[in-house]
Amino acid sequence: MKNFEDRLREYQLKATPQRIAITKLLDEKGHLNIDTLYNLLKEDFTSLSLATIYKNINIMMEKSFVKEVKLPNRKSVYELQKEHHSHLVCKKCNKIEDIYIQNIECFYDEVNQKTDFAIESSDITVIGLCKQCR
Amino acid sequence: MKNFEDRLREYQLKATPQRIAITKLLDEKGHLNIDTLYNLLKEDFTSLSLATIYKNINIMMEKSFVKEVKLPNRKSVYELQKEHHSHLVCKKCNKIEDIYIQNIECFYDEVNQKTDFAIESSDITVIGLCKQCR
DNA sequence: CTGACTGCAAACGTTTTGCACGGTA
DNA sequence: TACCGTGCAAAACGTTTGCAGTCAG
Repeated sequence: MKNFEDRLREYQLKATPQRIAITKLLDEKGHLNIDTLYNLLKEDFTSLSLATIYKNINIMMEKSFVKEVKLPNRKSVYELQKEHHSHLVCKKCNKIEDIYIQNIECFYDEVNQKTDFAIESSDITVIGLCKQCR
Repeated sequence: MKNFEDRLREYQLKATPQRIAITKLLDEKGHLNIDTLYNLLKEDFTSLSLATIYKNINIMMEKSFVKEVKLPNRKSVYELQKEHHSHLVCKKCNKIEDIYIQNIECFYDEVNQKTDFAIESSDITVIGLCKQCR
């Protein structure tokens, strides 16, 4: 991956220190909710405003630089836009892993067979226990 | 399905007129958000309070009588608990259809093959265009 | 240099809470 | 009858907005 400044600019986003830091954190941690993002950034930007986080996450979503992930029984988390993938969520430790599934066709086939729905994309979350917690 | 009163009582929920009406609406319409539920119920219960809707939906979720469905770019909707299923969401008309997929194994197999994750359940939303809108 | 971004405070919409009253079991 | 549910109003919460000062390009 390019450096974060350039990556932001590619998406028509000015590379401010706050945005670079948000990008860096999302890249490192993978998935973060608003509060966690704010608290982590607060360490480096003592006068950071929550409004800045909201404004940035919103514009980053508009530009498809960041994506919201809605999960059952949990606040939304945000991730950097990347290749289409699904999520494994551990019930115990709350960790979220990405997984790139090749073989979605098999269940798309079933949808096509049963309905007249024109599939555009899918959003898959798998709940369970991760390697460490199982 | 049993009548709604009995169904509520089976889930340790007192069968008040408001709860029966919520149940009836969810059964008829399938998926409703809080506001729609409130506006529809308001027709029959002129003095209905929004707080009552919230309190009831919350307790119904605690008792697993109702389930929240989180969808991309949209307010949460609620549905009566039923057999595990997935959702087809039409981008154009916003309709939500249930679909019972048999063949999830094929992609569970892939998850098992790639990770050490112990799958418990999955949450699948398919976005696209419905029969009428395609 | 200009338009966009930031931080602050206020506003806003949504959800929850406390309380007095009424209804279910 | 006792307890739980309802409706109302107020409170709490999360998110957005407007504005003045600052910064990236």
